Amino acid sequence: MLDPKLIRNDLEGTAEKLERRGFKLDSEKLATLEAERKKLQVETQDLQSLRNNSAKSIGRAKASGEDVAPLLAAVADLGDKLKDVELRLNDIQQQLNEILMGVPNVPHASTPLGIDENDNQEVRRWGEPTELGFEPRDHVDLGAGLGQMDFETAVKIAGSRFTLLSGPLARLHRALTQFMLNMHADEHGYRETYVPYLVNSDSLRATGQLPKFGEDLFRMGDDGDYYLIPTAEVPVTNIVRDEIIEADRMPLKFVAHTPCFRSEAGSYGKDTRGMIRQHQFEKVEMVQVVRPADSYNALEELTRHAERILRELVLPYRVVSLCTGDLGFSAAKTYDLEVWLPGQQKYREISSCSNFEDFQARRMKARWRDPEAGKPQLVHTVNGSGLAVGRTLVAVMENYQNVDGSITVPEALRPYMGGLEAIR
RNA sequence: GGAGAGGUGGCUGAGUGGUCGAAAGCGGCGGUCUUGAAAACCGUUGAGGGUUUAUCCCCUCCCAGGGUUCGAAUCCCUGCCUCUCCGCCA
Repeated sequence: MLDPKLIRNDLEGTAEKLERRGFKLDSEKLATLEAERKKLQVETQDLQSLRNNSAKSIGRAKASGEDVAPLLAAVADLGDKLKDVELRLNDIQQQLNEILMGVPNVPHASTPLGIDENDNQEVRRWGEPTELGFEPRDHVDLGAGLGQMDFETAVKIAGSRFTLLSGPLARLHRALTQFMLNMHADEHGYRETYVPYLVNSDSLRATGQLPKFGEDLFRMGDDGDYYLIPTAEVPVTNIVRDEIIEADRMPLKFVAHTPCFRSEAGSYGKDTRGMIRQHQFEKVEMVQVVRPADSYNALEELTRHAERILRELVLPYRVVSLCTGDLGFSAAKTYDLEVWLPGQQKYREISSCSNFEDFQARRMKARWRDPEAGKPQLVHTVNGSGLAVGRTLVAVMENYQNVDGSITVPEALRPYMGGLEAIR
């Protein structure tokens, strides 16, 4: 959420910055509502003050045995007046809040200007696109050839956009998860966490999925206010919701492996082949809760942590800085990691690392005790995939394929595969 | 699922419808004493918001949302959560 103070003090400047990401802020409406809010709030508080004082005098008069009838008469209509103003104030505040909850984050100054993904900037590249020396097959053909990846049966069991893995390929999928978790927990200093896969709407509002993006989520039926998580970011970041963190505990670094569930409404016809875009996929997610001054360093660090996985697996990739127009709703700056897929002859997103600054923290009321400020201050949140497991499996399959259709197991994963050197 | 008890500041825990944002203790912070520390003693110590240059002042918050009342932490209703017993269960 935007700082409401920006609306009062720098409405035009904020509107201009939001325009960079293609968002039109209704400044006129906001200014009108804000003026009305101010007026009604002052009025409400005056009436409340009057009520408090009257009630106290009545109490005192009663205690000393005086006749309170005239005092009661004096405040006879106060209650109705107050209720009326309170209702109007409430209404205005709700309108303001509704608008604010729908406003995306302001892009950071270093986020490149642009309209869509074509304007994203390549920041660096690691490795060269894999040269196999034969016509590469994509993961779907490879998986089918091995008899270990079966979309038809997944359709029977659930529907489209699901995958069934079996045998060594299923184990490779698990090996990737363990490898990533161990790396971040043991070498990068993240605290491993196990979290709920169902969350309530408060949590989704806090990280920014609600109210705007409800159609991307799977919602549970009649049984309470539950949604399947679209990413571990939601349960993990919400650990600090409504908390005030002591300065010496900062930064907090969490890593979690969870399944993720996305309805993929609005992506009909996109990536329908294979396991690139699924309703259910596994992801290892890193989350950092940091001091505001440290958040951009934290973003660089966390991005490197995600890259480390690709390097250890020797998968060629590039890092892309998302432009203002391609930025996610809650992010101020985002690096995407794109891995080379020989089957598509393209770099494809495998991780997304973002700094949300205080956008999520404000919605979440996540604060820390800043010794400088003397008052609790909002934290910054930074997160990123480290990595999307399904897509990493695809990348391993396609980059490590052999001409006979077998797949060499990357060195780093062999300890997790019982020493297996190739999947055939 | 059934029956009962309960949700108060960082924690423990008082609170009769009327200066109660709330006693007391612990913890934290500052100080006195001390070479230093401990102990003891003294002081201080919740969050959010409005107005203001700032101080002051004012408002809201005792799980959440409604209600009763001139006045609610306290009374009533609904929801959520926790605990105990029984049942069921990986």
